[in-house]
Amino acid sequence: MASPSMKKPTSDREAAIQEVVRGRELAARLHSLLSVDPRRELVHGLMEEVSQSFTRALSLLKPTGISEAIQELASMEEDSVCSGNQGSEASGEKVRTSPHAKGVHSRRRPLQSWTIFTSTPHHDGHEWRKYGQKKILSSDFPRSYYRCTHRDDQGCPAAKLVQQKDCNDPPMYVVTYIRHHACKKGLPTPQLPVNCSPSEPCMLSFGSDWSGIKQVQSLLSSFNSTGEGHMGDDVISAKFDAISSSNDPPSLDLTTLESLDPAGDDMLSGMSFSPNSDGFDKHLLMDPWNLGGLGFGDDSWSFLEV
DNA sequence: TAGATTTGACCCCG
DNA sequence: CGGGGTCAAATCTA
Repeated sequence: MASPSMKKPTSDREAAIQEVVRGRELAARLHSLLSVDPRRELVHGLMEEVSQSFTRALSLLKPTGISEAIQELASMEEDSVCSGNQGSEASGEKVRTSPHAKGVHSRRRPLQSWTIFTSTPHHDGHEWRKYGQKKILSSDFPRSYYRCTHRDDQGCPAAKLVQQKDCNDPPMYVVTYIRHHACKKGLPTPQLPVNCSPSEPCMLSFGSDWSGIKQVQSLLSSFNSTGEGHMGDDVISAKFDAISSSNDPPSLDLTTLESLDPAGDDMLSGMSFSPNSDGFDKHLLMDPWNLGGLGFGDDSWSFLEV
């Protein structure tokens, strides 16, 4: 990750982390509030607090500390994981025999994948069919394997992996999407996690081939050129397909981001991009408060996980 | 009864 | 050699 020389003073970093943690707690409260009472005036104060909290955190961490903070947050979340909660696989295992060799196909995650951190891993506009669950050594929670319901009838190759990361209310999940949908049914999938929550920032993580970053870059460019406030699924897919062949790490044009923000500087204050050579910094931190004008939905996309 | 989920077995890859 | 990803029979559910 970031080198030691990039670190900010510990006090600043701790303060920033506390702010982010507080922001997340407020966001969780807001989320539960919104689920029972959608009146805006009721939650407006909370929303403002969340926004300010994250903005303060980002300003403390910029320009080099965001990745470190996220990593630290992740480790804090690991620490807060409830002990003894092992999901459903810990008890009563049945013995069954299988006469044939199985699990022969693609064994390792393909490059065309991206990861999100969300409290609602099951509602992304597509129909999924669970085909497996595994206890993962490095996690206290089992990992669930899903593929598109239309895999058989339409040959849709899309799949996703869902893994719970904590016991919070609501619990957060790491969702890794693999490959694009080829099916026609259902709502547009978040080929990019464009459905950021208005109450939480979202962080995107991508495969090692930079294709995900290219998606974002291209996506933002398309916004910039069209001036439209809504991203169509076909636009996203087309853009991705057009750029996915290149292997060159892209650069994120911050002037593009800036021009996207009708309010001026808030967008840049809410976004950070760290194209370092190591994997951890290949992600994009977005503040949905400031991205809301771009037509992001109101799902519960949240922090990135690597 | 059809479709979805559960779960142990299997096997490739690092 | 072990972990992770997948398969498919058994089971569940609407």
